[in-house]
Amino acid sequence: MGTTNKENEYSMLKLENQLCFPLYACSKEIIRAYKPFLDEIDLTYTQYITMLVLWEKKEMNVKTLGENLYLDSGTLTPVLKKLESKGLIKRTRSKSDERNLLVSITKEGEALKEKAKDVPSKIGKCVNLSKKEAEELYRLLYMVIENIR
Amino acid sequence: MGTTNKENEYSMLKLENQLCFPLYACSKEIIRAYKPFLDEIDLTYTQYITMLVLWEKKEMNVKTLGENLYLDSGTLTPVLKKLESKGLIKRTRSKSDERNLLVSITKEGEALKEKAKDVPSKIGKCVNLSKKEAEELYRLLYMVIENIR
DNA sequence: TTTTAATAAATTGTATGCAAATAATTAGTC
DNA sequence: GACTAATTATTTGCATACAATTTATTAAAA
Repeated sequence: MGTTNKENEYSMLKLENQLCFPLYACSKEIIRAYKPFLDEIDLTYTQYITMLVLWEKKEMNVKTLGENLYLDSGTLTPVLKKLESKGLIKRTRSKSDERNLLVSITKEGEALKEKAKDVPSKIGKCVNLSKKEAEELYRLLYMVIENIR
Repeated sequence: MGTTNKENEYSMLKLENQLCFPLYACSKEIIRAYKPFLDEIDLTYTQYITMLVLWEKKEMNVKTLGENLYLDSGTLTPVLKKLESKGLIKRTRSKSDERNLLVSITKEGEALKEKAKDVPSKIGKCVNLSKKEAEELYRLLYMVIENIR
């Protein structure tokens, strides 16, 4: 009752008791799981999620892209230069506002979509959650993201 | 029925439909949430989770530490050198097997535990999940980690 | 309109994170 | 015991990530 001991006082300071750790570990493990599939289409994980957005939206400035991916221009600039050097995207300054860099997908970039088509289902097999579990996980993750921000 | 369209064929290739992305984003956001609290005790996130293990286990070789943290020696070596330069840990080769580097906590490292004591509850407030939700998230994350490995 | 403030990318500096190669040590095999 | 595995860290190279600064451009204010 009125007694506290070191066990209780510090028990939260255990790796296993911190939600952050499985989140961090799980994120890294799932990115590692993507690697063999992404190697086949010569994309890194960051390049892949960038292409995911562009396959859907076709054109976007760096700022909006960063808001979609939760990445800043310091991270995106080198990624986008790399994707451009591979011929998958084009980088052009906006005519109406030269501060904006417009990132748009090329024909080669569009073509890659076909090769990337099966990646999600392959990963789904690795993750191996039921539809219900996946939805619950998805819901909880976005809840945490919302709460933190 | 017999008709397929591009919408369905590629619908999984949307950022919002991939479980990996909220995982990746949530992990980064939660690490970002730690930053102000960890700044107060002058630790980076990686240094912090390393200290978590050492506060509990006192001494450990690099390999075992890496298994606990899901990190390899290429990542850990510079982190451990940094922690040693701060006086929080000691690095010594094992007498019985010189291949092993024993990482052990110092008095200063022990003392830091007191200052780190309240970090988990502060983060808990930011994450703001119910006990039930946190347990469910925890369970699902470890399930994914198990399934992937 | 000149000045100031705000915005968008790029750059710089620091810290990860991982694969692959290397070095040092120990264990196993002949 | 000499030779070959295997094991453990370290190093190297590449790719993020992010804070802070800088540069270029546009918007707003005086």
